[in-house]
Amino acid sequence: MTLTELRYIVAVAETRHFGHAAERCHVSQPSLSASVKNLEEELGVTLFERGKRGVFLTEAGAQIVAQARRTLEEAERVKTVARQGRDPLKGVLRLGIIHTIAPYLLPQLVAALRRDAPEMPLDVEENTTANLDRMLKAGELEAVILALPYGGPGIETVPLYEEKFRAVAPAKHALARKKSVAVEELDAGELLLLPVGHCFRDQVLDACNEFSRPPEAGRQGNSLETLRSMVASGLGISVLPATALTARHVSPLVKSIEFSAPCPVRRVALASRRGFHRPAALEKLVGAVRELDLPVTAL
Amino acid sequence: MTLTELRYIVAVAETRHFGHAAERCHVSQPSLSASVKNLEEELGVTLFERGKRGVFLTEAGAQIVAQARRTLEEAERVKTVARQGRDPLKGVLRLGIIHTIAPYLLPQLVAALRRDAPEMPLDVEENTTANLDRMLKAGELEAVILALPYGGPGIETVPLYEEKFRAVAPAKHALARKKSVAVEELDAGELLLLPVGHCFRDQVLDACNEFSRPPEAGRQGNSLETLRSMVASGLGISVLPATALTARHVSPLVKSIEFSAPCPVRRVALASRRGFHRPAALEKLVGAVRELDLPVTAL
DNA sequence: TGAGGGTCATAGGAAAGGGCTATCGAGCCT
DNA sequence: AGGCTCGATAGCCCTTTCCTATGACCCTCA
Repeated sequence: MTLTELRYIVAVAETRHFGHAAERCHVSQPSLSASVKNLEEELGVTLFERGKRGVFLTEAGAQIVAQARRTLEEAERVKTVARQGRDPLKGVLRLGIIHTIAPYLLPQLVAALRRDAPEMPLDVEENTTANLDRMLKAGELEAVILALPYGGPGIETVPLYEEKFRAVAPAKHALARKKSVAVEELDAGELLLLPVGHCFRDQVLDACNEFSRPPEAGRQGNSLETLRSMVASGLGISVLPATALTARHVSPLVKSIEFSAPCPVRRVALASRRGFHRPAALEKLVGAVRELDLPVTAL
Repeated sequence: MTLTELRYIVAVAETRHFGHAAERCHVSQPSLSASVKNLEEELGVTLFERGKRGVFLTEAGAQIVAQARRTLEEAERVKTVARQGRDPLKGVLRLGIIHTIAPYLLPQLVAALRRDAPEMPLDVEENTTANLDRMLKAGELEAVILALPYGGPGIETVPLYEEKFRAVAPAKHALARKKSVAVEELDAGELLLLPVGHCFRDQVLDACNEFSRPPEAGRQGNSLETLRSMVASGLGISVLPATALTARHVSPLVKSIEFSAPCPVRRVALASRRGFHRPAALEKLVGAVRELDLPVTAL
């Protein structure tokens, strides 16, 4: 049974004439006759009564033709769906973003994309690098925004921007009065960090590699905003990325102090699988990020 | 786009592996690859992302595969419908019967068929010979039970039975006391007939061809039962076929008198289009009629 | 009644589509 | 670097499908 055969029997049913049906289907009458007969034999049912008075649908034929119409309709919809899906800027883009970037990038990014690529909504997964890596490789995500270094076989990355880290301390803390601070000056005992698993935690520890041991338990917050609150409450000091310290995030209780050179930074990139089929979607995403008003250095 | 191609992409989507999908579809991997590629080109959409990490469905691919599944489902139903329609004794039989036969044949016929061919319900059209002829030739009916002579190009008839005509008169009418009557004895002025268009009217007039002119207006009834009532009311005499005069139709007010030889008769037949695709259904119908307990002579 | 026209089926050969085997090439892994 | 996995490509073959020509049948009309 083929879609062509189904088209043929629908045409015969509608024209009640093999010749006219053949014409409509742009084939010769013998071809159409043979196809119809072939289908009748495969189905084991006589679909049409061929009489000198004309062609009539049999009882079974009527039901089968009706079902054939439904089938052809669904088949047509395959093409319709394909047409709609042809535009790479159309259709959901499944994007992963790590916890320490998402809250500070997403609001502006979503707004920008809604303007530049209105038919490409984002399906955002906020998670840790390890989980996003797994999901990207498993095909559950099309792209991931995370901190470098990141890569591996089959993965392509596009650097987006580099952002500086800044120290944050309670307004009344001695540090708060300084204009800048060297990483070595930070007191490991006071430092508040994200839990294990967050790459930002490792980056901070890396930058301040003078800290021989991680801070004791109780000196952790589950998100950068939690850390900020903890600092505001005077529980200690911490380090945040610049994007978490824009005007919209300021608090009178927390002062941020820039690091003296060499200032620790992190590089943020967009990662995707090599050979991803919608490069245009990625380019749009990269372009949108680069045009955002962020306290970062473009790469 | 072919159903085979749709089957292939569904298999690839489910296995996420061209080789395994090919195995499932009982084709070689290159054949399947080529078909998938072919479909992708026809649709203008990349359905699968082929990476070394595996095969992933694209956004558009997911939608298209879902639609392909629906299409294949509908296609499967074509076969299901065909299976159900394969039995010639299954499915409605559209049967026409003339007005002067239907009321006396149908009740018993329907009962018999419900027993012998329970999956072949009758869709009965009661009408005049002229209308039934048109409907049969137009394919709106599969068979017609009517009085001979009937036929023509493309039409086949099977004689069913022959039934005698009988005169009917009010119980107090002089005729009612006779044991038999010759057609010539009937009084044309008293005779009640069906309206023009009923073949039975013509048959009665034919049999009693001594009547030079049809009876005047007002001496007509729209059905045999109306004629019987009119006779019962003493409005005149009439002629009815034997099947309208069985025990279940007797009335104390109406007497029926048989005709002396040569007794006028009508021959009832089953007509169908030559080449009708369900001869078994017709045979069943003929058999059922012949086994009925009717006051007729089988043919 | 016999010629003509209409309609679907059959026959035979050509073109194309789809299948197979063998092989390639890219990329991963050891 | 070499082996392995996996999808793509190449080249060939065969089945399927299509076309033209013709046949069979039957209705119609002179």
